[in-house]
Amino acid sequence: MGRAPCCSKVGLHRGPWTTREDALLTSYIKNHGTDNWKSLPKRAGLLRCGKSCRLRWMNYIRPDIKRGNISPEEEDLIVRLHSLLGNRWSLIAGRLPGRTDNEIKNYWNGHLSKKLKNQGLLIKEVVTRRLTPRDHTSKKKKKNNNNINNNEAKCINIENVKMNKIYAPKPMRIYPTYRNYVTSAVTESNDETEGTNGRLDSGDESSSGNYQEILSSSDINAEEANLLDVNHYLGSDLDLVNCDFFLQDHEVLDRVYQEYLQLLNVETDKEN
DNA sequence: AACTGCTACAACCGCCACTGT
DNA sequence: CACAGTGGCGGTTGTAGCAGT
Repeated sequence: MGRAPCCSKVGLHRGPWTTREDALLTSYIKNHGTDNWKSLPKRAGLLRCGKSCRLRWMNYIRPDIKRGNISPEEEDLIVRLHSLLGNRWSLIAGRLPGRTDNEIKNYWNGHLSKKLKNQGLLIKEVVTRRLTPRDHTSKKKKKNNNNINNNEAKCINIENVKMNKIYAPKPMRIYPTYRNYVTSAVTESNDETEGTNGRLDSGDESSSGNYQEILSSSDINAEEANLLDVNHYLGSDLDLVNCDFFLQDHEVLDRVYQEYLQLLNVETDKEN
């Protein structure tokens, strides 16, 4: 791998993890938890950076991880969630117990996108937008054609987007005022919120009671409340203020909400 | 057997949001 | 308010392994 090591990673191990490293990491986390990734490798006796340890743990070592054999039901759910959320792999993974964002991302890029394209179901890759556009000019150009899907996607004219409408909410965080309503509601009813970055536990329906009470006692109007409800269940973090896509098109909102309800039904059926 | 092309996926990178000081 | 540290995310890359020639 020919990249220059970033920041202070000089002298650290890179590349594939050995079984010994896995064992060290597993042993340390079992005994001490994952409270500080930065200092973890040193304390665990690993010559790796914290990021690398975190990635290894989150994607491969964690005991609750399912690997491989993505079922047709899971595949269907991935496709549907992707049509709703775009390339927000962590959110999609959050709806698939035991699956990681990296696995779903790889599965999509290496398998599903091609399959859908062959079936004529995917015309345009969904490109999620960040709050502040990244500067891509410094990125290295790709050398080979392995990622032709991405390159093709960038070249596709918007006029070609006809066969399959893809609703791609902006990957934004909830506007602070609204987030306060939501997080307080979720926290009151369930201590197992995701806990980081103010994001919500996407799958928890038990909190909807308090959540609705807070909404009803607030000055949020029905339209915004409806949208918040979608955000709440999807675990999304749409920006209500800037999300023209929703607020300017009631039909789109209805469709997204209906699709969301269908997703819930799919999951309920699976649980039963 | 040697070479080439392709695929899958583990791992890395840079960026960004959040939090604490 | 500004800044630094940290965790998390999505995009990208390198390589092992396989199939075809």
